[in-house]
Amino acid sequence: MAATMKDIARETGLGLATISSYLNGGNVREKNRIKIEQAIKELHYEVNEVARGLRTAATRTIGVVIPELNSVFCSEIITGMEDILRANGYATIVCDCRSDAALEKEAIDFLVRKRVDGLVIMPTEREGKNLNAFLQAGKPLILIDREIQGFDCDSVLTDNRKAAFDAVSYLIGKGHTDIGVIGGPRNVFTSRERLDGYAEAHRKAGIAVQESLIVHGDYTIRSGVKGIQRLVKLNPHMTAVFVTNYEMTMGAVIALNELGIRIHDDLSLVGFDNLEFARACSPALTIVAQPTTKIGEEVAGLMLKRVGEPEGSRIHIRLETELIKGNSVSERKADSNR
Amino acid sequence: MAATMKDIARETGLGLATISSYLNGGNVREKNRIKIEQAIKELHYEVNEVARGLRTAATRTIGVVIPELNSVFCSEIITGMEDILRANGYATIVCDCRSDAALEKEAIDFLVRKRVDGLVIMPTEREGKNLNAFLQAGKPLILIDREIQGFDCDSVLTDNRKAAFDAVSYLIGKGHTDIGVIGGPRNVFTSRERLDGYAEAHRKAGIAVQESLIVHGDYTIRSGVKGIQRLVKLNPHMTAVFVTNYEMTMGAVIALNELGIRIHDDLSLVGFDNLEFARACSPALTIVAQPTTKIGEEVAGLMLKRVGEPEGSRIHIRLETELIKGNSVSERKADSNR
DNA sequence: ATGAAAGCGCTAACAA
DNA sequence: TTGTTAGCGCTTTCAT
Repeated sequence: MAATMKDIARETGLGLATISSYLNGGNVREKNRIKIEQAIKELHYEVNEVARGLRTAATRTIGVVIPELNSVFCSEIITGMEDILRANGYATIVCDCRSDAALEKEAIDFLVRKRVDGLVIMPTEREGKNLNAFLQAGKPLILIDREIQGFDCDSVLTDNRKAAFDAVSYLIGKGHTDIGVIGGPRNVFTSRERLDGYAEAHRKAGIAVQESLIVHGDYTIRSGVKGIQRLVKLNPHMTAVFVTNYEMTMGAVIALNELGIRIHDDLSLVGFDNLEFARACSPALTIVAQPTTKIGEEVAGLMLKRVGEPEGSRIHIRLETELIKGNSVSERKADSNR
Repeated sequence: MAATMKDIARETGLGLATISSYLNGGNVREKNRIKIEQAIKELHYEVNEVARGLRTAATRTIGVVIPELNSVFCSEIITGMEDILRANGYATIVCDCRSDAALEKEAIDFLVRKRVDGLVIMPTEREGKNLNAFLQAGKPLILIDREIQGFDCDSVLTDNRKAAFDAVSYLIGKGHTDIGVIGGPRNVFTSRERLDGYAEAHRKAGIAVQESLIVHGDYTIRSGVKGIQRLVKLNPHMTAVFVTNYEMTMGAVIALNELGIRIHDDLSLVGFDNLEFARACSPALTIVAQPTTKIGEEVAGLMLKRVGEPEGSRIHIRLETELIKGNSVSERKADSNR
């Protein structure tokens, strides 16, 4: 079917090794270089990476396992990562495991069979059981976004605790004391970290955390809508809300519009992620921005380093989020009512 | 490193062919089956798909080239497709070419070298030049979302023209005659089809198309915001707007909130895609819903059929969109003013 | 039902 | 610089 190196060898009268060497950056006589190039063109030769992968035991392919591709956060990370990896000759196989631990395990085994050179995972399963299969292979493994307790490997995370701490402290600094929060699922690492940050900001300011001000969503638009509805109903005294991911932030904005509650004037809001959305809102949203593309780039960089040189002590990259100020938070005077 | 079939053979005392046969569904004596299973478990054996791929000239990998992974439309299609493909043992390598024809060509060549068994592409380059490299290989190729003029191959498209025609006809049926439209980039297939449908609905109703009612965005949130601003400014008489993709619909909603223009009461709106967002809006948006997940599933099904049996005449799947009615369109009486 | 052997396309020693 | 050769791990005749 497709032309092979053998065909090039026959066509040029050269040996296999010469072609191979040339293809891998070796030197050949100018005369032969021309012959080879011509044969390649004529026969539409393209290196067979499968054969190369078998021979070198390196597929130049990286596996990625994520809980949900249909999330801007995930897709932005992947975009940033895939870009760099491909530019370096690495393919990316993405497996969406739908936040299902069993599917996650299947995906990992699948990638092991595919002999990916490295694995990037935003883990769903919380104990790292699924990762053992991969660790056996002794290949680079990078955790993103979520840590696994007691599981030591390279990671690229954002400082969620600080992100939430800063956001809530900002609200407190503006005079707010009754601050609602729409958190993520209770069992997700980032969600717990963000709620910790929320609590810590209160503690530091000497404000008691009220249970009724905390609701949990599942990181979807719909749950953002419901979260606001619930918060507003339960807390007439609430003057601000912190929403802990993009989809729920969008839901929150929609719900507030729906309820006729004006952002800033009636209720202050700090959202999460997706600067474009935040800027497009009116008033522009104050948000915690995670450097999604940067995360992807860091992961790619780290992975490229690891596939080249697997040894070395663990690397943990913590990226800072940024509190980007829009106009969704009002100054609350000490004596004013809502 | 990792265990091979040879190891299993040694461990069990059986021959290579027996192991291979068993692994591929062949029959072995019960006694041997147990021995093999045990050895597999002990040695953590996982088939090397690379070697298998080389031998069988089938990698069980499908390449996907899209213009932008960071778009809900694309990511939903991929999610639906990848799900089914992986369940059938096929990996998916996604390449985001950023709507850049040169990057698209690189991606295709890359996938050819990876010896993918099939290619799914939402083409950026409009003449099919980039696809020649792949056609040489004689492997299945499926176009999604966008056609290429004069280029004959399998495709899964939605009926964009009809989608737009229905949406605009619906608005006309409600009494609207001054209907703005936020179209996509002029050179994108779907964008032109949707604008054609817009024009056709006018033609059929005997309403002249006004140039000032047509603006072009680039399928981003921001361009939806700008599109509305522009339309509203230029057309005080406009009573309805049709927005032709999800990101721009979101932008439109945001811009209308910003401008204090009430959806339904002040301006009727028909958006595009993402039912969840539409339902979460207040009032719920009337939208054209493309069956994104279904597209992905159809593509996967078609691809699985083609890799099994490459021959057969071209298949063109056209999926219908659905006009899902929310409450964003008002009835306009013949004599009323805006 | 099982085994021996050839070979998929490539790279890497080694030799020339 | 170039060629010869072995072999990566698997599947697939063809025997047995």
